[in-house]
Amino acid sequence: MSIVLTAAGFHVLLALASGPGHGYAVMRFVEEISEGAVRLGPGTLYRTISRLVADGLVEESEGGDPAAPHDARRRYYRLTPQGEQAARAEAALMARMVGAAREAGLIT
Amino acid sequence: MSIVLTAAGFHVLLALASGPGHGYAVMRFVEEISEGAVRLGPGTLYRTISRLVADGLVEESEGGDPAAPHDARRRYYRLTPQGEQAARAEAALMARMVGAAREAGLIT
DNA sequence: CTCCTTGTATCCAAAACGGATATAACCAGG
DNA sequence: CCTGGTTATATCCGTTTTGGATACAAGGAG
Repeated sequence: MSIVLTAAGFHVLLALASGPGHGYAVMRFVEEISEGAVRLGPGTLYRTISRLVADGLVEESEGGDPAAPHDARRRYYRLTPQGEQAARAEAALMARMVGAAREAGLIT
Repeated sequence: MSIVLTAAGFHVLLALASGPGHGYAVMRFVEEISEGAVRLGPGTLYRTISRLVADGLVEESEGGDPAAPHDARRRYYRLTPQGEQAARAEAALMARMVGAAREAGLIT
């Protein structure tokens, strides 16, 4: 394959697209919107985040919303502009795939 | 990740969903609908097909449409019922992801 | 005949993954 | 207070998957 993102990478970007969040929240987000079908174990999760940070698609940010109770363990992340662009590109690609699946009669 | 299909696997199933085809045609199909973004090298392509056959999602079939000129090298494949079901499930999952991407404003 | 494209197949090093394990902060209940 | 369960991050290891190179051969155009 010759796409920049792995599947796990896209899921993380998608989770962060609606706002900053911490690792564990990303994990639950992915599990939730996939209705349990996709589960990122801790290994995949944190390794993927590190890679995205190293690639400049995600960066660490100071705490999310100030309303939430402070939790010293949490590390928050947000998309960089490149990260957002990558997420857009991958989402568009995926939308085309879904379109093809629809044409093929796989989904309604 | 805990989904049955790899990304390459889904692409192959999607290519075969609209009818039987041979390996090389699958490769070009994927390249075409992704507008060049996804490229399956020969290694990934044939290895993925073998795996799908071994998993019972794809089976070899006698030549495609009889109109096409015979080419002794080609090996044709088609989805099994399980393969079609897997493709459906994965397409539905992907459609949900696209929906989430849309809600997040990544695509229009 | 010759060259380019099509087509399948295999090998190897590198990347990614899954899950176990470890560690620790948070919080509710007794 | 202290105990147990959940939240949260981090790393390690064996396995799976990938990318790309290499090889080989049939088909078709000039």
